[in-house]
Amino acid sequence: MSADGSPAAADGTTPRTAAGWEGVRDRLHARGLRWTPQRRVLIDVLSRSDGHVTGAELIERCREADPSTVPSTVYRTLDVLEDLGIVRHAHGVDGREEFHVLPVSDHGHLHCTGCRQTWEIDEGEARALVAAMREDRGFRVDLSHLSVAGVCRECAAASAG
Amino acid sequence: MSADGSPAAADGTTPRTAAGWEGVRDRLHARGLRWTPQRRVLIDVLSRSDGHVTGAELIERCREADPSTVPSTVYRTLDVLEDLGIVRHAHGVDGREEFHVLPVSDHGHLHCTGCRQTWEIDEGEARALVAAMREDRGFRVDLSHLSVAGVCRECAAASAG
DNA sequence: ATTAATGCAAACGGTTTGCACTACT
DNA sequence: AGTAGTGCAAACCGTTTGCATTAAT
Repeated sequence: MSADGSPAAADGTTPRTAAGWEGVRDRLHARGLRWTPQRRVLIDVLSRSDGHVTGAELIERCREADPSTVPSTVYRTLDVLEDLGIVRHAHGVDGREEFHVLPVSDHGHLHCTGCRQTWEIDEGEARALVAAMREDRGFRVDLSHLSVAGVCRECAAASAG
Repeated sequence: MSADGSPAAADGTTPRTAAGWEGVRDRLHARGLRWTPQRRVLIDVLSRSDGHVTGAELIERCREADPSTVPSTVYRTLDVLEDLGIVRHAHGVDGREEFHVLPVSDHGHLHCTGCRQTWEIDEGEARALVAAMREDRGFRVDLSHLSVAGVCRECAAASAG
């Protein structure tokens, strides 16, 4: 149980983020909110997830740890965590909710329509677009909602023969 | 009835696109597909729409012309039209299907989370991003699936006081 | 003892489907 | 006549909600 506050990751799975998960419990308490087994499971799943997951995926993964997991609880907890600034959500190319965890730095997403893989677009990569939108239109881009689809190198190569 | 083949837009609403809509009927016939009243209504609605609409919006607008419009027919016709290359669909920030008509040039979408307005991003504006993705990652961006959210000038000003 | 959080089950909204029927060609 | 297209109604999927119950504080 790495999200619990206990030593964490003695099993070899390195904790993705040094700080953050241990404090969740306290941050909940600080707001008069509660630390429940269901929340522990979700936090644990989130701490293992690598960037972005759909709501449905999270539910599925929680069920692996606790088969009695129920959607409403997961979504409600995600809401709370979003309030705490611990997760953020956007919408993927297929239109499903996509949560990303611990948005240390804002970033967008790059989706390959071939292999369905996803990568992150950081501030540096998006700088030109952000600047252009700002200058041309006075539009402030929210990087965490930037979604770009296309074909990745591998898929392009594969389809080219 | 502007999509019908008849003179069109005698009422003052200028036809958005000179070519394209008149030929739909023929293009359908050329494939052994049929020209039905329901399709005429949808085509008519599309011919009046300015760029991008959700499926639900299209249904609503079709119902204005023909209250007996039914969702399945609309979606099925949109499928056919997409096959013909007459519409394209992507997903908006809120995750709903978003159709854009006659994609003469590929373009992405800019969504304001304040006023919910949408603008188009053309190739020129996206060039830097497209180039960066291509160079850094070998990723070919599909402009028609580019979705950028943020706050427009007006909303930024409004919220700033 | 409070009252936040849960589980259930039902509702939601947009979209998709199976099927018998209609109507374009 | 033949088959593409329709309308209906029900199913779908991910998500949200109301409500009585449970359990963290």
